[in-house]
Amino acid sequence: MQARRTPKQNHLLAALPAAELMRLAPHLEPVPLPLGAVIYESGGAQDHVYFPASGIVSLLYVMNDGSAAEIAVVGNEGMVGIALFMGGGTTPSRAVVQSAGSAWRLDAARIKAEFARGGALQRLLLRYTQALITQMTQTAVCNRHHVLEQQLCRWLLLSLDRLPSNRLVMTQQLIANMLGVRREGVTEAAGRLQAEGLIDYRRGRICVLDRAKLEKRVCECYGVVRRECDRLFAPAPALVAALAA
Amino acid sequence: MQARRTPKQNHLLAALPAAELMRLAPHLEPVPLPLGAVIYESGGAQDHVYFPASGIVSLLYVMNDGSAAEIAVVGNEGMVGIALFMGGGTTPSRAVVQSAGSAWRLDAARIKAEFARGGALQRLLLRYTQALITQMTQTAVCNRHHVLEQQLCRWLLLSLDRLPSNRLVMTQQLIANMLGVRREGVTEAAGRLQAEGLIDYRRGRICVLDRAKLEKRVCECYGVVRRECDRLFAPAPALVAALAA
DNA sequence: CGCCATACGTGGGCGAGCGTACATACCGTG
DNA sequence: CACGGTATGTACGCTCGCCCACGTATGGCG
Repeated sequence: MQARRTPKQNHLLAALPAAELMRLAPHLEPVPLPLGAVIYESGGAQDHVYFPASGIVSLLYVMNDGSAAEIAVVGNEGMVGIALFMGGGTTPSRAVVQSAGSAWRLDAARIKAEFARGGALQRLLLRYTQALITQMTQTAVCNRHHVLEQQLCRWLLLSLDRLPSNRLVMTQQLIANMLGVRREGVTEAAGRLQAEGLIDYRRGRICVLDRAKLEKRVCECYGVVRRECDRLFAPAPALVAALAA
Repeated sequence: MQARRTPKQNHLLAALPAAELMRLAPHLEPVPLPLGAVIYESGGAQDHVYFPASGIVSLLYVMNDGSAAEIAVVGNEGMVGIALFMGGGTTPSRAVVQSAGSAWRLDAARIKAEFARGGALQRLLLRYTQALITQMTQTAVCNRHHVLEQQLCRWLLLSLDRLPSNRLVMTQQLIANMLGVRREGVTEAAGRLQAEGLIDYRRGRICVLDRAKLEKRVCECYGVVRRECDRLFAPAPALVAALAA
């Protein structure tokens, strides 16, 4: 599926000028992202940042009573560990691998130093952070106003955007944990989607059959996040003009 | 109440080294924050950042159907307009003055230039952004898991922390808009709090009578945000040691 | 090929919050 | 000091999602 492992599988790294990527490359360490692995614990020290090449990482807040809620998801469009360059060093949330894959990681000292140089990497990381903020914002709005089925559609689409195929390996129980709802609620909503031919659900394997219909069914939150990402990472107008010429 | 208008009323500006504040001072323009004023519209260009000296600004997401949800609040501990230095230039949310006050504002070009210098201001702004992210995260969690009364307590405490007295001018309708719930729900919850002597509610004027009881009633979300702010803006360990000596 | 742990499906009762509708109380204004 | 607009209190039926308790089936393993 993937020709060779290269940092360019991650969109942030791929967007770096060649010179910056070359400076970083010797320090980028490939690591696996096994399903279920906890990358950061809530409040725990973060000693590396991770640039996923494949797979999905969920940022979860775990409450005192043990129940959880997903705050955002990160795939190869982004990075896990923004607290390191934001200055806090840690966050009150947990990062868990939701879909297995691999990542390139960089140690804390290195990312801080590179960020402090103030070049293209800093610019990219800050923009990515803003995109992440939009995702968190929409999660809050969606939790308040939208029904479970719409949230499920949003979750499926966000996951699909970060995976190479239209299949995902995920039980309804795990989806329920992410969304912070009951498993039965997911069963019902997924049942409706399946009955209408949008997805095919078979014992922990979901296959999205009709993405267009899914996009019609989802709430506005998905589109807002998607468009904001596109806007923030669109090539600069100057560059567009240059290419057009 | 306030001796004289000085940028130091804003905690971020007050935390700057004297030299940096002096460089900024000539460009800081005092502006009023009248109740209800819209500082930024969703998706609209942001041409200044605002450092509140007093009052409260709410960050709201407004949905297609017109209903809204508060994402975070900003008082004199923070700043409005992070998208300017984060690079996006705008956000898909609206900033509205929830409690009248005043602010110091800085034009877009200046804040970008100062941020790019990479000094104490950059460090402070990034940490503040992380604190804001925590607030947004907890809003999402709270929306998902906690009942209206707890959310009301959280909202009251967050507001109280940003005001000089224990009184706030706010109708139940406006609180309902912020929380994204019905006015009647707020009436009921506030009625219970009033019956138990935690607050005194009189036609758009709330007086918090027993803050300690309010803190017992609130969900964990408030404490998480509060502690994370304290942690992010605590004096550096080296400084603490120096002061202790 | 049969077992059984795991994943999925279903149902009843319940509480929170919504939509709607209307009653009451306050307070500034003329 | 009467008036009217605004703010607050109350009520009822409804829906969504929760808690709880089962029933069913799939697919990997021995």
